[in-house]
Amino acid sequence: MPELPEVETIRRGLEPQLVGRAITGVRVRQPRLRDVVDTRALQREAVDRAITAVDRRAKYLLIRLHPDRVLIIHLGMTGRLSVGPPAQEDATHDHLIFDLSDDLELRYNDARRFGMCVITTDADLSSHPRMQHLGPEPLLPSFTADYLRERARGSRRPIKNFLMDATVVVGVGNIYASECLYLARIRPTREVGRLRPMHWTRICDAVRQVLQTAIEHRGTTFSDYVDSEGREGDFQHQLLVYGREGEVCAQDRRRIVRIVQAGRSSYYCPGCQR
DNA sequence: CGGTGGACCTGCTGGC
DNA sequence: TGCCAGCAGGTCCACC
Repeated sequence: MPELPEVETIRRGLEPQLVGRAITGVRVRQPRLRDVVDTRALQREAVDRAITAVDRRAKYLLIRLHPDRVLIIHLGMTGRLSVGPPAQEDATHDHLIFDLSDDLELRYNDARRFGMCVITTDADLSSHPRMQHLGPEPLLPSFTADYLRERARGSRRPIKNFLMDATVVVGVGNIYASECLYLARIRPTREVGRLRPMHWTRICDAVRQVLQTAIEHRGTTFSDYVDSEGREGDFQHQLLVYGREGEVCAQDRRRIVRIVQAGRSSYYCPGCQR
């Protein structure tokens, strides 16, 4: 489900709901997510701690606990988090329930169970196996055209696969990869080692612009994404190519095509994108 | 060795 | 109506 704009939207919703409250209990209904959830560790290290911050790194939410613990949550494709008064009954696919002070609870629901939840410490966060190989945040200054060009040197990978590689840049998933390349006017199949500096400038700018605008629209609800308050995103109305196979491109009236790369759908305009 | 395909899961849609 | 194939926003890892 969520790419960077959706996770950031969820983070912004969770922050005022969680910071200053304490985790008072944990219930694990289904530990078998992508990795098996360590119920004992959560009970031992999360319970009776105050939440001090809600951060994001790539598509991971980082819930900081006093004084030095970090709850790492990934939503996979279909994960949802919600905060509210205790539910009357558990819903299908409610896997984790964190009791909070002020008679609230945080629920993690995930139909496909591709998500994860693990607890670690501040000191171990950056060396955590899921964190240590991550590339730069696309909305921070270390993400530049020169950096991309350097990473691409000598590689024959298609640009679409390159942009979705989290060791290159984090947060760009399947929807936004197609949108970015449309904006940059570059075909998803182009080999990265053959792109020129002007292409990298366009790609870098497009990634920034698409993700920033999508955050402003509170993410994309293509089928079932909702934020922590249950609200859908708006950015699906701004999508220019994703999911629009056979429709006419607004720029040049040619039909948008769908191809499959690395097992995922890519959409592009054969007229605008070269 | 870089890079891809399949695997992990469930649910929904569209065609027959 | 029912069944089945194909598809879905992520990530890891065996294998080419």
